[in-house]
Amino acid sequence: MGIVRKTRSVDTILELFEDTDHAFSGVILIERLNGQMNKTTVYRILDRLEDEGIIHSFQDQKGLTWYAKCQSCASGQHTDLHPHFQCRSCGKTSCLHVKITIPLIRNHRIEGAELLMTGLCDQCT
Amino acid sequence: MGIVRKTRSVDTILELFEDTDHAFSGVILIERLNGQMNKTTVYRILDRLEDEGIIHSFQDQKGLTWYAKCQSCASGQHTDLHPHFQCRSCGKTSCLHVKITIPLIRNHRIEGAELLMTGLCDQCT
DNA sequence: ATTTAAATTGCAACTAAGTAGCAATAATAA
DNA sequence: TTATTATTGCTACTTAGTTGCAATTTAAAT
Repeated sequence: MGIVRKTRSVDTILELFEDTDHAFSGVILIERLNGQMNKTTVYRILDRLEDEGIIHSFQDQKGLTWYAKCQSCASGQHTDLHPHFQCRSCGKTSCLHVKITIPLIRNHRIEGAELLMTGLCDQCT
Repeated sequence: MGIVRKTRSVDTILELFEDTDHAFSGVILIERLNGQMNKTTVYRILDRLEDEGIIHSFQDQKGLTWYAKCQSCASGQHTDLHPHFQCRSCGKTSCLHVKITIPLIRNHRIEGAELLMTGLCDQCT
């Protein structure tokens, strides 16, 4: 169970993520793939790709889910190692290629962390 | 416009946040205040308290909104200066009293940041 | 090739968090 | 006390995301 077959739909979605640190929200993808693919299919493919470590997801400040294929991450190692950025003006959201330091917290076993940075992108400043 | 009156409902909600860094999700609050207060009222009071800087909100990895009144934050200065923690086992969510370093990103004007750390709390390790 | 098994897709209906309109009520100001 | 303004409850709505199921496509096994 769980092998992602390279169907037409999967390829179409994967192409969007190729060679970019740009993130896409589920809503944006559904809109962009409207007519080509059902929204259920979009979410299911995203789930599968994430399960296999090909893409990763995170939440923005509105609670929307975003998906990206970080170029600097080794395959299957997308798990929360880098921060994300969202422009408050144009909404553009992407992976950032910087290392972040996660503080140690006593009496806590920290397993993951997700840092969302917000502000203005280069286009919007 | 915008002055939060200290009504019975507002007091009830504020009491939950007093003297604790514990966070509450909207869902949890609605459940806990069931019978005392309508869910619309809960959300509206939370909004108003946040507008006035008395509490602050953040999202978890499921996209749920959490609210807290961080004890170490000056009034009105709750904006994303500290990280939050969520236990994957018991769900307990709270503010962490540590400073985090937000990296500078060239060509970006960073205005805010939200760090959610996940793992196991002291009770669940 | 043909059959068989398993994964994928579309569709419609659903779930759940959060929001909006509006009338009724409660709180403050005049 | 009256007038004004904010708050609340209720119902209905919006929207992101999910589920069940039948139909279809893909790949594997004869």
